[in-house]
Amino acid sequence: MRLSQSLTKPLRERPAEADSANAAYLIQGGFIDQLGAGIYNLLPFGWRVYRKVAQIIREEMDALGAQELNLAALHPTGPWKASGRWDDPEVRDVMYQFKDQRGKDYGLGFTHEEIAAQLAKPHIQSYRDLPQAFYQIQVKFRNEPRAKSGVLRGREFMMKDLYSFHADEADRDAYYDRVLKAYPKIFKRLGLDALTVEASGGVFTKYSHEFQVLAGSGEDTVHYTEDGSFAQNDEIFDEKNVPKDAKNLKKSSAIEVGNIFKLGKRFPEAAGVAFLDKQGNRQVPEMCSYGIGPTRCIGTVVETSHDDNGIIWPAAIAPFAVHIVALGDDADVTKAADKLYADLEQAGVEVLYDDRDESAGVKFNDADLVGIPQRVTVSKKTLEKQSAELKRRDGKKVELVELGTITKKLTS
RNA sequence: CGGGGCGUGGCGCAGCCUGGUAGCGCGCACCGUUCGGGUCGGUGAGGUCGCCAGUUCGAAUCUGGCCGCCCCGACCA
Repeated sequence: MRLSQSLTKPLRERPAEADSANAAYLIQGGFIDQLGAGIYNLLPFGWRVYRKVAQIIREEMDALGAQELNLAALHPTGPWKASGRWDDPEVRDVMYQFKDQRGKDYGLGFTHEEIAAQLAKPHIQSYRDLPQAFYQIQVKFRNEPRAKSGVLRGREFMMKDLYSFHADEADRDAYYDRVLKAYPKIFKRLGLDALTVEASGGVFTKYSHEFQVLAGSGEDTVHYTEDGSFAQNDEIFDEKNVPKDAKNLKKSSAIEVGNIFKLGKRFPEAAGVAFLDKQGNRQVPEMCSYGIGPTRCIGTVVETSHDDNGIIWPAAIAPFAVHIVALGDDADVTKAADKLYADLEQAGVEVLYDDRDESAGVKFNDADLVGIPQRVTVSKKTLEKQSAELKRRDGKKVELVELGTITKKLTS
């Protein structure tokens, strides 16, 4: 992508309404923009990051044997009335509910247990149909009393939600444990160091785990030990819970990037999901749900990976791999930078090419702000040595590399 | 939902108290200049001052209502 042709260019000034690092840098860098309170457009750069996050999650879900699908976001009341949640005050608090022009009630999905269970009903008739696991990565709506912290708490946001159905508790627990172990790996791939934390189940159930990233800007409080043997959300924390041999108990604010729940039979029962076991007995399956907030993950990465100049993207989710900075209007520089851009693209590298007529200072500052892992500077100075200068966003060292070997170096 | 703040060219702001018909910086267009960490100079385009009503000879400015955004609290994937 030539920056000169990009829909968005980095903003000179930091947005005034930004209350957090993620909002400030994501808006200034042109990744997102705000449409309303807690409502953000994902712009081309932001969407690139989002797609990488989603793809990593997708790969890990597929590895768990889950099938991807897409559930409707606009919900008629049927499934919600069946579960009793349509009129649940706690649900009403967060679910957008409204009437259409003909007076019919609808809701916007903030979670999909009801829909997933109803969908499963005709497909789960026999123990042979179990277990089942399916997921989606999709928009969710929550009428937050108070949206804040940029993309960390929005009214519309992306969510991966996985639902699983099992013939018995043993199978349920085995699968739950697989997911429990898979989640930290997912977050690691996203560049997040997430703690597995015991938590209360909120509106769902007593049994749940959360995945928390320690960060000053987090809204949750977790108690944990350095070795990771103990971690609990403040909601359920009690000194008596702490094992005697636990050392260095700490307390920190944290951002919840995922959570998983054992739901029991409640939703399948409400939806009328049932199967015949080997003995021919009619049974209701066990259900679990497992969430990750991709957009919140993006915000969390920015919260935990930035400096005073801007974002420092982990390579796995960076919008581009390489940022070419061409300095000056010298024809040779333009020619060399153009060629480098073409060669890298040819090699399949995602490149942002700053070909604008801007000063060196502006370009370097913008490169720092946008946070692409590798910066390649081409200038008259570097061309004297038939070279370009390489600098990593997360480092200080600069390295001169011969033009002919750069593509190889950046693709190896 | 309670308390507080704010709404003025694309962005960031001043003007409002004490009414007289809108200004600054950035950005944008053009000319020249400069070319390794937010160059410099010049010319220019761009605004029914959130919306509605009221007071007044006259409202960005005063009054009322509404809408929207931000912060604190309650709440919280």
